[in-house]
Amino acid sequence: MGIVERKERDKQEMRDKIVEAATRMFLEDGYEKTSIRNIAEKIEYSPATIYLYFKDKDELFYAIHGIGFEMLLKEMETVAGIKNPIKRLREIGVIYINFALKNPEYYDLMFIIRAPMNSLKEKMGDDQCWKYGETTFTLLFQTVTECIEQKLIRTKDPLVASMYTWASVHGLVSLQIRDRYQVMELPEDEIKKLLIRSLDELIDLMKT
Amino acid sequence: MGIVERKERDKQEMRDKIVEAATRMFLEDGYEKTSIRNIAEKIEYSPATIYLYFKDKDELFYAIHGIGFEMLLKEMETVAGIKNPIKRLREIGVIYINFALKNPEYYDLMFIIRAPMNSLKEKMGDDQCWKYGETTFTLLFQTVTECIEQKLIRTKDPLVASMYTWASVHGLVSLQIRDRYQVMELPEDEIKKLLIRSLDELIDLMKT
DNA sequence: CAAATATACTAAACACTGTTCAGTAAAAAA
DNA sequence: TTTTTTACTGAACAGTGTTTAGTATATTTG
Repeated sequence: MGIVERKERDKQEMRDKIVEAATRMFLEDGYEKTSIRNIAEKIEYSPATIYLYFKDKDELFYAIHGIGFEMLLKEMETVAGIKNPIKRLREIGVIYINFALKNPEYYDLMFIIRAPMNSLKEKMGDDQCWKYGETTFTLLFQTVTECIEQKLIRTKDPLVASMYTWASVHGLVSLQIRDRYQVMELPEDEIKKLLIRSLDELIDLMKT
Repeated sequence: MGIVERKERDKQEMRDKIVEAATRMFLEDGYEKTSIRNIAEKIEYSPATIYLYFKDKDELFYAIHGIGFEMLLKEMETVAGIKNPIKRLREIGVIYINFALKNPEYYDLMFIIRAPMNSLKEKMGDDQCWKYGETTFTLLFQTVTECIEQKLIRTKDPLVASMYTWASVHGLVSLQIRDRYQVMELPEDEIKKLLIRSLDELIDLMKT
């Protein structure tokens, strides 16, 4: 009987409807200003309905953070063709920085805001890990490993090198997203140029 | 007449009382859970009273963020004696990382949470800049400049080098504070060791 | 087909949040 | 002593996330 399947489809459609509305509002007004009540109003349902599809606000935003990772990973795919791993590494960095600058709200949710990680912690136990983070990190880790194998970078430990590479680009963009470069008293476009210049310097330093 | 002076003292005492209570609660329960109402209750005043001393919650937390910077700067002072600027640079990094790990709530407020920067933006115009950030950044900038003068590091531009140095350590600790190293599936003490190892690698890469 | 059950949904409440404002009591100045 | 200023608050406004009891509707069962 197709009824149970149709119901499942309906359920999924409703879930998508919620996520879609939430995402649109989140991208326009940010995390804090996107309330369950507002989302409910937008899709013309009661706030309580959202809780039939998501355990809490954190879980809803875990779903949205997943969309962000799918976007980032899609952009990352374009580097697969680059044979030279250190050039690929640099390109991963450029894509990462540009993603953050073009989608600051998504970036915030993926790497700064606590909400999605809170949701993840509860899911843990049933073998679940942070699949999105894992996929992205693996991409970096493998590229770094190739660099080491081909003796293109000075660091020997791929974990340490992956860590400081990720941390460096994350630091560069997150200080911008959370407004800390005010200290440098430079116009925004000037800052953005410095981000890529910093990345290039770092990659240069890493080279053997 | 000393009345006006006594009143000013009283006013300052009350301000301190609020900041102190807020700080204690903030360090225990974090930013989100520290509410104006809770603070008011702790000091046995009405919530409205707090608004006679601070424009809003952001301004109150700007004051607390200042305390954090004073703590950090005090710890930074200890490096002044290190003659070799690159050793000093490394020590600045170590202090920065350890400060973040030992005072994650303060660090969060100083470099991640939006609140204090929101308050700062409103203060701008009356020549005010982010004095705390500026003092800290200047310390780093001058050390980097010395490194360049003595040809101890490879990067020529002190602004770029300061930027990626700061960003790197910030990235390292902020990914920890905001729980993103879950992806590496390592115990916390293992992660903390990797932070310092990453810093050491980075400093090594920078050396001529 | 009628009765029983399961599903999808919501109104209303709970317990909070930051913030404002009219009103009050006490202190200081006139 | 009267007036004015200061310090403070009760209560309200407009929100927040979340839970629960209750209600229609759809589906399944006898």
